[in-house]
Amino acid sequence: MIAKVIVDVPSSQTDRSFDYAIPEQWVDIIQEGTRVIVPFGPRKIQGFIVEITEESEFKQVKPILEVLDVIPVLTAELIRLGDWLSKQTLSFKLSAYQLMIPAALRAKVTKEIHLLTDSVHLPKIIQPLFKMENRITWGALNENKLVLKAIQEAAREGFLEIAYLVEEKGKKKTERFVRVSGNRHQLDDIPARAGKQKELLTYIEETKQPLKVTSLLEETQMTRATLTTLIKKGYVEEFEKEVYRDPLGGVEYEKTEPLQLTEKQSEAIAPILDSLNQNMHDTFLLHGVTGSGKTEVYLQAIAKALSQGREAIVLVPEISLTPQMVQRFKGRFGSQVAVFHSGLSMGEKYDEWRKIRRNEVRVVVGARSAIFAPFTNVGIIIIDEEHETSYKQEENPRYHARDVAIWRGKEHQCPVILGSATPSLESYARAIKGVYHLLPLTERVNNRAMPTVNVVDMREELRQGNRSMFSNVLLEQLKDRLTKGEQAVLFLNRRGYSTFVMCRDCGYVATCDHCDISLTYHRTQHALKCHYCGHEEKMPETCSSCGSDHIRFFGSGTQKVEEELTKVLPEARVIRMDIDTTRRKGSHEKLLSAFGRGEADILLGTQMIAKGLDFPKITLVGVLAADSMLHIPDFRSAERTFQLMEQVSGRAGRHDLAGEVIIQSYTPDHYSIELVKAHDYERFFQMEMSQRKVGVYPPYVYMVLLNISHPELTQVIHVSEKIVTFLKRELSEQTVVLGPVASPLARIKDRYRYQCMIKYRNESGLRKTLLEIQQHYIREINQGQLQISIDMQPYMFT
DNA sequence: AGCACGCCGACT
DNA sequence: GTCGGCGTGCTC
Repeated sequence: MIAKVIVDVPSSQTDRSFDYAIPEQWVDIIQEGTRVIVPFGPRKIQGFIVEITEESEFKQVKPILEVLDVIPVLTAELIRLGDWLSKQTLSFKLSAYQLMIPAALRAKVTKEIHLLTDSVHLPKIIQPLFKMENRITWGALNENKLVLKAIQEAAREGFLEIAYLVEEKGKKKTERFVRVSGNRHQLDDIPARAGKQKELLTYIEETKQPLKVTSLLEETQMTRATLTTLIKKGYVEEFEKEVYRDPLGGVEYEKTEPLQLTEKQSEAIAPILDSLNQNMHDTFLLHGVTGSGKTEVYLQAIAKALSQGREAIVLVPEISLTPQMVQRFKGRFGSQVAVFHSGLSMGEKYDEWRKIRRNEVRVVVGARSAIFAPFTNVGIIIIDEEHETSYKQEENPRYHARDVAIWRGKEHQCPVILGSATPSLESYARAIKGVYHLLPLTERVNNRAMPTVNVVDMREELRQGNRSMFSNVLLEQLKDRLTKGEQAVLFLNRRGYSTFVMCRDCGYVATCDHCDISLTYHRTQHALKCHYCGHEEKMPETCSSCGSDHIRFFGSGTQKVEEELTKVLPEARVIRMDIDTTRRKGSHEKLLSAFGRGEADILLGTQMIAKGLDFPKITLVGVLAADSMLHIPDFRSAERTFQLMEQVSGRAGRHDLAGEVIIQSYTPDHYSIELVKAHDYERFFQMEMSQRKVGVYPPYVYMVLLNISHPELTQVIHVSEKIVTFLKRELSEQTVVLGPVASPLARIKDRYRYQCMIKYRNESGLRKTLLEIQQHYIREINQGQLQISIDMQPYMFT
């Protein structure tokens, strides 16, 4: 039998399967989706079996050397999905499969040099290496040319062997347990003086279950010696058992029962239940305003799927994967839930993944990559906050979780639910066209009112002489909440507003030497940092351009807002949440729970506080600079602004107290800000669609972004122009090819970047054309100078 | 990605 | 004459 194997070599020349003979003892045992180790040229590497066939076209096939899995890591469905995904995203099949397995299982190869004879036969220069040991790792060498050459020579003569070791990174965690041994015995056999032994044995017998050694000794206050004697005498036996790490630290979740659905919720869930009952695929867009009870709809739809013996996948944006969120699912479905988030260690992720693969859990809640959960009988897929851009992966394979969800939904003939208060234009347009099934959920539970929104014109404030970053209204409201003992959230969108350093005399702005971007001032280290390449330098005393000492930082970072805030409201207790204060693991939760306990009056933060925040005492939300996002060069900037404003507004007045929102803006009349007042998504959708139509943007067209980079500017321009010419020639008349133009970030890490854009409706030969480009430049790409990245349906234009 | 094969310049 | 540079092509 022959196994077709995708080998662990990420290059376009090896992006296909290779045939290997299945050793006799494995025939009929190993299945597709298993990881194996195979010989590949002179080395040993890892690979995935994607197909098993009777025969090979090759005269000579080498045998598989090792089989790594008892249960295949990829299901038949995932093998097909990976194939589809690699085609969709123009990435290697290998990369697609690696995406689907936990990092702990990804191949790691180490090279070792084994001494085969006495070291006296070796060239003198490498003899010292083998003084003590007869095997050394490749990493232990200093990569000296003469040394390498000597080793190569010795290996050719057979004195040394260069061995490739494929390691598994993931280690199963085991713990020692004891239980009563099978052979019957009498307690009386133990001499009376051995009271401790008797006591311990009795305890073990009475428990009737295997006991963890560490906890047994702790509970009984016995020593290890007593237990060892019992084991020696054969009364109890000790064994190792594989255990799962506990990422939730043994937290018990209080069981919750399904809530009575409101009329609107029942209406929304009915078509989903129909789809489940009929075992049919359909994509639903659940358009539910904040506080409309979307989650309860999810929970009950999941319960239905589980009752049919099927499984559920729930995606949430990483940032809202908070303990509160997890609690809702664990509370309803208990230990049937596996959770994936970036805070888990590699081992913990591996454990969660294995629970799924072994059918020990039936619900998975996680960020983007949880969409690849290796379930075999999926009954429902839910994507919460479907408009979030974090569902698109910004590195190869550049896939969108929504597309994968729909692919799997078709495969399993199950419903896919996209939920959002502010759906993406793409999804809403599809829902209106009838491609998706629209489920409106427009009322808040308990008929709670939407927060009132007040847009403040900051130009007017300036005219009236208010030069601070707080409008008079906002300041008054903040004072009001302080006296009432209520809480406020201040939101600062840092994007495009970072603290840059400028000379007041000549206007010089400190920029990174390797990237075309201004450096950001970090107060804690009193240093300037590049947010793209990590370059760091100390804050200059004088301007490097004119020598003036009038150099200082500008812009409104959260740190600066905090400073100002303490000046105008010295009595307010402020918690600041941004990248700086939440870098340490767990500090995010710590700050939030402190705020929840009322240890502060004002929560000041960036992006990360826009979601999931749900505290009863928050009655005021302030947005300091609503338009900071509006002016970035991205056709989705208005959409993002509206979504963010709605999202942030949703933080206020979620409980009994009414909420108020103050949005400060320099362009208060822009529809993306104006329409937040009425929370009018419909109207926003209409306005934005007409803009997209005029500009020829999605959802009216599909897009491809090509990013070309090279250390030499002339080369980038040259290649980019050739590519554009080629595209214009190959693609159809109606397709628009734009560029080449310098990327918004024209240089990163000393590489110049150009881009070109393709807008198309129908382009059957597109994939082929793009592959041809990659193929044509393969030499330059392999040499490491040129890079061409292709992003189908891009979300980032930097 | 690695590694071998192979074809042209500067050296014992 | 050879050693070694790295361009080209292969890995079942």
